[in-house]
Amino acid sequence: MSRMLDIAILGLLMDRDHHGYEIRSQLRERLGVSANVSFGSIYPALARLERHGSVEAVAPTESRFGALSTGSLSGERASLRALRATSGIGRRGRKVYRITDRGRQEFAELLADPTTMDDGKNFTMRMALAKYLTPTLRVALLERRRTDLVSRLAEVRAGAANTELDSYARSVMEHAAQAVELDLAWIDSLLTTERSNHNNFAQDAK
Amino acid sequence: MSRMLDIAILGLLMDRDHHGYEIRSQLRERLGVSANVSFGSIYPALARLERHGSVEAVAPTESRFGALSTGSLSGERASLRALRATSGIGRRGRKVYRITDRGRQEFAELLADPTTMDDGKNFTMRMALAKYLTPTLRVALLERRRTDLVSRLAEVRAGAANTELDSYARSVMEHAAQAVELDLAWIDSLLTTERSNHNNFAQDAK
DNA sequence: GTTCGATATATCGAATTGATATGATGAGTC
DNA sequence: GACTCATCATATCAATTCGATATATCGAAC
Repeated sequence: MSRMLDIAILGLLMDRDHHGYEIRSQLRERLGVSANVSFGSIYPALARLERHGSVEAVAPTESRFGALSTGSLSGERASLRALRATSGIGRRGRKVYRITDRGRQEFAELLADPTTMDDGKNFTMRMALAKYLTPTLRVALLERRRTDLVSRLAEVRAGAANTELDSYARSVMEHAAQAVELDLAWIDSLLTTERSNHNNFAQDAK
Repeated sequence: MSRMLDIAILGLLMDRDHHGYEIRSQLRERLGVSANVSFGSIYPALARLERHGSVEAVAPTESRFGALSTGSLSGERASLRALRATSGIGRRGRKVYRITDRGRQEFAELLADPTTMDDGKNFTMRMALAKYLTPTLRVALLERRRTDLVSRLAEVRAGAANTELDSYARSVMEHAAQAVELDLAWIDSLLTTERSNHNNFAQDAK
């Protein structure tokens, strides 16, 4: 598989530690994913990454659950909680993960790998993590995306011009064309920025 | 599951017969799906629908493969082909499907069912098939989508204003905001059209 | 004539989904 | 203080979808 979720999780953990529930909201709020990624994807992915040694669970120090900070709980409840925390049976509460050195290395390789195809969602995730790419790889990523968008634009424009379609289907294709045009303008502005940065650097180096 | 692929396939077959390979391109060209749907989804979905009695395979009359139209083939090759066609072993070529009455009924129910959530891709498919919905259901679909987009817009605008994000992640969120704004404008124009049609109809009915 | 890209079905393991179960916490409210 | 209720949080399941791969035909180009 393309392992885009692995890249996204590792990318989020590059910044700071996270627990599973939080990763879902971060995907939306920081990586621009518009659909909710299922917990049925996230928890198995974290388990997979932990087995692989790319992430490790850390003690939930600032957890709201396992903290046992003040003596506000009854003795009975506290001991029950301690038992659960120790035994691991029925344990609930945050499980915070940290990226390992191995995870950091794996992240760099996965993010840079151009063979994992980039549909819209994947490209968005990658671009939101682009600060971890070299300028060259960033430009390559943008140009690959640009090529895809140009051919998709031709396709949706043909659809919008297809008189066999009813007005709803045609409206969908017209809107798709506008959306692709917006995407293309964005890519082009990013490419311009990359190239001007590159020129600045070249000038500085002189 | 949400069975969006089933809806899409049945919707395409409402218009005319299709074979599996063709359905993939039609999803892009007529229903506005921007990613290629895997054949590993399409062929099992067709088999499922056939088992369920919603579609049926028709003789590949105009197939390029099984046609046997002119005598341009050598006797040996023709007999080999006939053998394959009869035995079903190693048979290749188009397998064209037609929607059944049962399929038509199922399609109407699935398309109208509001419990199947509408992320971007699903909404696009449904909207491209909106001519099969009643005006009331069309407006309900558009309003549900509008609600989702409004809350998503707030989320991405917050992301774009988040100074903790690096310039790439922030650019992603800014572009996401623009994309949602474009989507919203589209939805609103469709709603306006629906309502003016409704008014026209009400006037006509007077 | 033979190589190559497009057409076409099929199948597999792995990943993802949507639903559901279970429980903790915090904020009201009576 | 006891009560509801929304939110937080992990976990698991069958069904679905993906990405890769295998196989084979056709048309065109060389």
